[in-house]
Amino acid sequence: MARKASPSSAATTISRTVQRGELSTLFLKPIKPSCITASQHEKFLKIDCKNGKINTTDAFNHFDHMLQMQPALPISSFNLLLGSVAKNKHYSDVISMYHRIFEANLVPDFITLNILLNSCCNLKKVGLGFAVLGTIYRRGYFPNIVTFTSLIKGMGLEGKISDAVQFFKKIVRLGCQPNVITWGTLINALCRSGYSEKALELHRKMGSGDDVSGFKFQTNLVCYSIMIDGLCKEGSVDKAKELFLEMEEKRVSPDVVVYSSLIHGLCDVGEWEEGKSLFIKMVDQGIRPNVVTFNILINALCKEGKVKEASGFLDLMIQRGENPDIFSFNTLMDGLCLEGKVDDARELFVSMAAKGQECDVISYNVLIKGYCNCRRADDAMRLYKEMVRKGYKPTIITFNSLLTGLFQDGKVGDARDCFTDMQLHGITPDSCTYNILLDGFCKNECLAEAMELFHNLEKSGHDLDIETFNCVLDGLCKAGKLETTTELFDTLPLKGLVPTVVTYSIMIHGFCKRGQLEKASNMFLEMEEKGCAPNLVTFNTLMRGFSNSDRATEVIELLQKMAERKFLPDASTASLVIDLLSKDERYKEYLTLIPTFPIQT
DNA sequence: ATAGGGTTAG
Repeated sequence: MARKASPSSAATTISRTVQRGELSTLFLKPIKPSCITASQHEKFLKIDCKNGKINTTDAFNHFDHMLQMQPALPISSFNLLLGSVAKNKHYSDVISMYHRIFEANLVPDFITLNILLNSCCNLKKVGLGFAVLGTIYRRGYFPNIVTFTSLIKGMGLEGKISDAVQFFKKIVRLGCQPNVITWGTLINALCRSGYSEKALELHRKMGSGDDVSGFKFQTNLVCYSIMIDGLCKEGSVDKAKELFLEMEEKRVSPDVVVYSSLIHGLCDVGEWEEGKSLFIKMVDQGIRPNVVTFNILINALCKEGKVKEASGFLDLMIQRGENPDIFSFNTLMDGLCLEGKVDDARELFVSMAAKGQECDVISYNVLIKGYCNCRRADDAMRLYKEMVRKGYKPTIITFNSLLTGLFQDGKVGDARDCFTDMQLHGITPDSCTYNILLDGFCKNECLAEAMELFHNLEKSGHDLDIETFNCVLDGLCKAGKLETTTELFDTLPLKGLVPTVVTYSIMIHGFCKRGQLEKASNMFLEMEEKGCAPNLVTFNTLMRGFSNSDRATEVIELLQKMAERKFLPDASTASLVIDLLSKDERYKEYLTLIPTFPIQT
């Protein structure tokens, strides 16, 4: 990458750029394709591509030049480059490079096509993947197990699980033997779609020689790690632990990935102590925790509200020679934001650059949400403008956070602008966005605007979920339009929607507000009949309704019911009881009837 | 030269 020295005036620019981690961009941009020598290509392909990390600008510069070279380079050189771009997960770049190879009249070979097919599948475009399979046959090639494994992965990513399983069974008839990687891909597809138990079942069958037996491979470490992770993510940590023991029996030694997955699973179900002892066990067994392991621990601590301990782990990892990465910083920043220390988070954000760590969209999203939660929507907007100025592409999460924050601060006009801006950025609103808008309009005295949006959504055939209806029902209730609310509520079954505890609580609140306590009570009974369990909010709402009408008997009855169901009263329950008692001397006689929480068992 | 596993944001 040697280049003639820039004029000295550029020195400060360079040092600033170095700080921002953009050194490679600075040096690469001025290089015209014609400046790249054959030996530079050779080095790039044989060393940089093989080692993995290459940057996109770099790759495209070489690619552009390689296309123009005369005599043409062999296709295998392009395969090296494309393979490396694919390894860096820049799958759409692979596809556009393929098209340009094609246009340049170079002939892709079987490997090129396999890389292309794999990229299509990773982009969740299995249809395109099959089109490439067609090309493979047309060109007289035969797909191999790599081809088929990629297709299975694609089907898994698209959520087409039964297709993936069916396809796996067909591979033999198509002239290929699945191997352990194909098997791993299949069970990973199952696990990622919430069928970890099914994956486990297949695993057992394979061990006992049933219908999936007869393969010439054995489950290995990676397959175990896939299942352990999948089971953990479904909350079946006990089954994951069984598999972990099974590995020991089968003499498959767990590695850092298996340990990290299990530690993650334990932390997620609150078994923090067990997670910690597993961490100690892995260190004892000489398995080095890596950056991912530390990130999992840091995240667990942050979510527990122990940010101080979490940053302790950050220091520990640095001490052990593991470099914190973008995950570590983003996680810690989020932890700080959860504690309301958004200024500290911002400070950490600023310090990242000095530590040579470039931030990403998620860093911005974390901070923007942090500001919004502190009701500092202005600061959030400032940060948003900064990210756009610096060339980071905001995501739907950015906009959903901003919208939430703006509405919370009552800045309806800014929220409208933000929504427009979102569409200008080419981002399609999702159901979350619509719920934020509906809720935001309702809570800021713009019911008409909310209803207009709602009706437009219905007309344009959007699949509205129960949460959307909850926003609208709540808005209508709070605006006193109880009749419209009831009518809308009654249409839910026709739309195939099942009211949730939130829906019922909204309705109960609406009836209580109007003093229609019998209707509120009936709604309470109805939800119980339909198998929807009331929660603390439901109880508080209904009790508040009765209390406002001085109907202490019903309040006490509900308190008893709450106690029977082992609900612990919260501040709202307590203030309700106090209000009731302070209203009238008569109510004091009820005092003995009020259950003492928590009820002894 | 191409295929499988663990971490962050609503």
